[in-house]
Amino acid sequence: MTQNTETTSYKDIKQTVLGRIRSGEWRPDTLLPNEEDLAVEFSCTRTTVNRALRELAEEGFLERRRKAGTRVSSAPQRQARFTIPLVRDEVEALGGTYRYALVSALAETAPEWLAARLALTPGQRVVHVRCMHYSGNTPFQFEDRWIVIDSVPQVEQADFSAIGPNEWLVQTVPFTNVELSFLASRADATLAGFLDVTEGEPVFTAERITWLQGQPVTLAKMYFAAGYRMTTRL
Amino acid sequence: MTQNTETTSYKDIKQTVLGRIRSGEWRPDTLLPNEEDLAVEFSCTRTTVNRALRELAEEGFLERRRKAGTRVSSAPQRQARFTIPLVRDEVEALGGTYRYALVSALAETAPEWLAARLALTPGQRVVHVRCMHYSGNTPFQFEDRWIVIDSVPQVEQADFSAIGPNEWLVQTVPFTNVELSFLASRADATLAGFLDVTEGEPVFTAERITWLQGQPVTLAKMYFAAGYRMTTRL
DNA sequence: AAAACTCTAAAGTCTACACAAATTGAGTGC
DNA sequence: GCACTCAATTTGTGTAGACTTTAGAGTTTT
Repeated sequence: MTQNTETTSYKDIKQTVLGRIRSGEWRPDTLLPNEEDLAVEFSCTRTTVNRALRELAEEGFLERRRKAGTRVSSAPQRQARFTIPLVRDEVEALGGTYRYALVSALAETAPEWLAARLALTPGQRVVHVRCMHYSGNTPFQFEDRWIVIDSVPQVEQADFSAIGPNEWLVQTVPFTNVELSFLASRADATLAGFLDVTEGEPVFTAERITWLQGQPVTLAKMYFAAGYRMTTRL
Repeated sequence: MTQNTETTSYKDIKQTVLGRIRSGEWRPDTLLPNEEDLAVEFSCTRTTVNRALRELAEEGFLERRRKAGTRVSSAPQRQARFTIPLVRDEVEALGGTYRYALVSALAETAPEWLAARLALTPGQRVVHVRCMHYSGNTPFQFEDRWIVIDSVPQVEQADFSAIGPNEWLVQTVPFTNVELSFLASRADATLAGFLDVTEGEPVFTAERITWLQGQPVTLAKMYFAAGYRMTTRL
């Protein structure tokens, strides 16, 4: 036995507290004992209790306010954490062989809706990339992406026939701010062709807008094949 | 001046480190100085540096391994956090007036697809609740829910005409395990009627399965009105 | 009453230190 | 050259204690 069986770790405390919540011993809105009392109960320091409770609060199980104390969350508007893998990883995780195909890549003036969406100045130019991601020979995702040339000038020299625009951007542009949306859209004729569904079918769609220090970099619309679900466990 | 201007807080450190990543000073895969050196640089203790780096790692910006050190994440932002509010809160946050309407609530034998989905024994009984959530007079969400009677016997006495099944469950059943999925589905005739869209339109859908200590409790399908997006910033 | 003030309990954060756990990388032996 | 061992390094987590900030509760003033 290499492990010290006596010390109480913050993980143990988290487990115990969660257990009391789940068992109904501490119902929603119940006020928990304060950190010092819990420290005595678990025979550890307040620091350790603090970490356990802080993390449970971050995870949405508890609500904490100074002086008011810690209580069990009554509106469990919990946070769902989705892991957004790279397409390649996702396909391979599902046992498929990843294949990428460029459809088109053209420099053009940003269309009005895009300029409005990204707060571009009229006439600003973008590179419009369309590409497909396959799992074996099955369509997996159609990607429709616009990259703002002023924000990433190197994009005009980029060759997207071998490497996907997402992977290229990750390598090229350092960290960024991102807005991610999920929605349901309707397959138009083009999309239906690429994804091999009938026109009008619902298509699960993710939109991702990326800024680099306030400058809009790219808008990507990712259309997933029929039956796709984004799933997570809490 | 009530504030000590000298102490470096873990938040300051997080900001500084993030700044160095975004500015490109520390590019992906760069190895950071170890905690002790950073503690010297920021003139604080290693504990404080540790907290800052730990949180940045949780948020996906850094990758840490013992002995190997801390490096800038090369596959950035793999985690998206969505806050899943209660419908009422969501409607009110958007400036609408929340209104709830029960459509039907019936006890029945679980249909086969549901039994399979929740791993029920054949013939197990469920309460099937259908209801609408409105923002003012505009449909916001149609909820189709099944609650396993064996897991929550009180459900047979519950009155869902005043309180929504979600709020009822939150009050009744303490915390649980949840699987949440997002997908795009097609509006059938019934759904189209409730959500006031034309049949066949794509509908953004969330499915939520809930267990209480391994026992399946409920499956909810939540169909959102046209144009709905689930959005988050990273 | 209502508003302004003070007191104080509770969480939030930092310091300083210690030991645990993991894993790399160098050294050793075959 | 290869496999194995072991020590050094780096992060992970705990203890002990202090000070800070916030906000609830009671008190005084208007």
